[in-house]
Amino acid sequence: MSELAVLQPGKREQTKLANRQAILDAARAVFGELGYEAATVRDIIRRTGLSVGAFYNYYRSKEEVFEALADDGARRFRPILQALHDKATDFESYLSAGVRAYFEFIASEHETFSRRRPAHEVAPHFRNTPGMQAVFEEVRRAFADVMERGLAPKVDLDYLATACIAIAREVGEAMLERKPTDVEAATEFCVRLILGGVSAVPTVDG
Amino acid sequence: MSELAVLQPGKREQTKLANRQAILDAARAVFGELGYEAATVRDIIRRTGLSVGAFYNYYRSKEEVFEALADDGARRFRPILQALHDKATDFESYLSAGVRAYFEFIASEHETFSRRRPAHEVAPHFRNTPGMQAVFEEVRRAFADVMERGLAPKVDLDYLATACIAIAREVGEAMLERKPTDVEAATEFCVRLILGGVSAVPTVDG
Amino acid sequence: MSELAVLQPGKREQTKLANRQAILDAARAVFGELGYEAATVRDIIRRTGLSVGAFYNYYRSKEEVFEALADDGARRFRPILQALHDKATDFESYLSAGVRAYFEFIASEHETFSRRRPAHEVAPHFRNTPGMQAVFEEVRRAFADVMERGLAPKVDLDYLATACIAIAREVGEAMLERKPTDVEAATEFCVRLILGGVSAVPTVDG
Amino acid sequence: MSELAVLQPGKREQTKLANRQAILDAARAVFGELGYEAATVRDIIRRTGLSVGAFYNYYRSKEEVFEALADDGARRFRPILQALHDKATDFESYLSAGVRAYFEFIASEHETFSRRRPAHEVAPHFRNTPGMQAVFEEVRRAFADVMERGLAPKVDLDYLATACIAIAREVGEAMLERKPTDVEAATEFCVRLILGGVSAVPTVDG
DNA sequence: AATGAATGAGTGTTCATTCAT
DNA sequence: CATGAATGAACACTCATTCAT
Repeated sequence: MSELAVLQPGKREQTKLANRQAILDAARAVFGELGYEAATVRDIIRRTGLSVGAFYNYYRSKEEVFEALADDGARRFRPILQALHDKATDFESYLSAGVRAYFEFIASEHETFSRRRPAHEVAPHFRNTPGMQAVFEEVRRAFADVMERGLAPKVDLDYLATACIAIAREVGEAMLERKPTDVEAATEFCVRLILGGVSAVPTVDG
Repeated sequence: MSELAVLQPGKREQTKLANRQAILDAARAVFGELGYEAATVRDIIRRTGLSVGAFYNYYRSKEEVFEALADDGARRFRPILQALHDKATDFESYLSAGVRAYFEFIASEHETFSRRRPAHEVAPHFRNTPGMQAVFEEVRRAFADVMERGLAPKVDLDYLATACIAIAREVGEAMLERKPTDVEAATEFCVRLILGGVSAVPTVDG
Repeated sequence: MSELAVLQPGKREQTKLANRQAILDAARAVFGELGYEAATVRDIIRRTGLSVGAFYNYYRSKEEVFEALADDGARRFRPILQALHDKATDFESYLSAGVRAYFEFIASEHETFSRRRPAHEVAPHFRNTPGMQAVFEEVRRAFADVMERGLAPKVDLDYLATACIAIAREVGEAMLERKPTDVEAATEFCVRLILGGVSAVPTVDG
Repeated sequence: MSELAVLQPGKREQTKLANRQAILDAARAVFGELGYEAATVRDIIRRTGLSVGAFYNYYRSKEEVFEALADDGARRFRPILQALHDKATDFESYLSAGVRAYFEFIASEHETFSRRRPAHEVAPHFRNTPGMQAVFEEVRRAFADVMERGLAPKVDLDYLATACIAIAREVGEAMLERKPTDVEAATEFCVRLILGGVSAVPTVDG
């Protein structure tokens, strides 16, 4: 309306951003509780106080908000991992820092992911989402690099990355079910398990 | 009609059994591809060439086939694990046999589980199904028993069982994506990883 | 099979008749409990121990058995009414005998008609069935005849027959809900009501 | 937009009300023609030109419209009866006014209730609906009160109320089938019938 | 005839998405 | 941009009826 609107952030822009974020947060909670299929767009917007129409102003579809959510998770986690990777000097400290970071990350998001889920639906976490694929790639690259630098024995990279992610994911989930949440203990368990395992696993090529 | 009629099961009975199995197989495939929620009863029966009505002659609901499927998987796998458990003398041989059995089991079921899946859906496997819960319990009991007998160090049982199942599940899936499927190599990898890990993991209580 | 089968009633013919009647009885019970729409063919045959197929050997459709039922009721009640009509000398004795006959009839069929019914379904009785239409016509003719003979004042015949049938039907139903069933009292009530009413109602034509 | 906007209900609100009423009217017609069970939600909305979805925007279920319909009928008729009851000084004038009110009521609703009906289905009127139960109770209470005040002989209250309602209902229906509809004649007939009947009916207790 | 598995149109209901206001 | 009523394809499931045995 006023020509100032374009020059400063403006209430309008701020609300838009806030709404977009509110929908994302609500979606995370709802998908977490109900799973993708069972969750309805109405479930999501009900938590935001917005209207169905508004939802479609910000996201083109239910699917799009799901993907945005996945990306959101990855976008927040990847830099952490990246930073750890850059300053890693040995495999153990890298692994330890990475696992701890992941556990802290999911613990901080826990409340939006905890509630009961229909028996057939599996926790959606970020599994198989584009965002998580990126994290997976990141982890694999880190492992490859670490092996390259001779900090770890050369093993089946694909299996190892797969196994490590599986361990972190599931033990992380088990951790969240215990009260109180003990990130340190879970990290210790995983890191030891992986390190011990890595040194025992058969090496490949030359 | 023929005097053999009394000796053989009867064509009718045979068709019924075949149809029941066909629906189960179709359901396994469809749930595998689409996930429980997204899969429709029509998707399932379309593969069998039967009618919607026939579906409900054999199973009372979509949910019931799903459970039958889960039970079917568990019913076939549990006895294997049980037998291994009964004759296990040391942790390594038990673990090795168990993992190998599991990998052979999923490899034999592979073709019905392979197709592409929408981004948000996770492979349903048997995860969270009543049948798989039973398998999980079985594995945990085996681990507990093995620790009790002093064959393995006393560690966090819940985390360990969780981690082992996670490893087997995900590495198993990765194994199925490689051609040719090498059960032996995957088993070797997992067993070493777990054994190495177990000996490195912190022990608990006394 | 044998040529004797045609000559004597034969087990075959007997069973056929018995089955036909069994289905009719079961249908009366089921329609009585559930109403026409809610009742399923399976509900009916379940009570007979026969198969769905057998049902369609005896009746062409669910609708046909319903009509047969109505006719069955009417077939049994009409002769009674007819006999009363033939020997009626005055309106009161005719009315009294007719109402009593009707109440005894429904009392004897009570057990198959009593159970709870979904709130929206109305008691099916024979209302509006072809058979009951015939009974209605019969009653109207009797009333017309009685008026013609000068045994009752000339009143609006259509309204009177309608009203009398309504009274008998609803008071009959109320009667069945009381324990013990007192046919005499209900008959007395209805006959007095109608007779008193008839003499007070405006006469028509000349 | 216009300064009148605040003064009038708003077009949106008006359409909503109109739609709600349209569905109710269509439902009355369809239930009237087909009966509750046979009527489908699609039958109802087809008459309104709305979509299936719209139906569920206004009513939560098929059952709910049915109840709304019953309540709607009762809500409109009960106050009339109540008013008559309050100012009734003798049984005859009360009865006469009540029957006339009922006949006028059904005559005014006639067009939505007239069409042909499958043989097995009975006109649903309001029979057995929660709303009509209330009307029934009201009538019974009125009769009880009138007897208490000594304005009518003490007779079997339950049978009398039952019979009167039956008469009004069925004669009312017969009335609607005649052209032209003559409320006065039908009222006269019923009132005389009932009054004459009541004075002839056996009295009870002391 | 008798059987009961097979059929598929039809039911009530949900929900992602659109669009007039 | 926000709103929420309207839309209609889609779903799980039922049931009268058919038909191979």
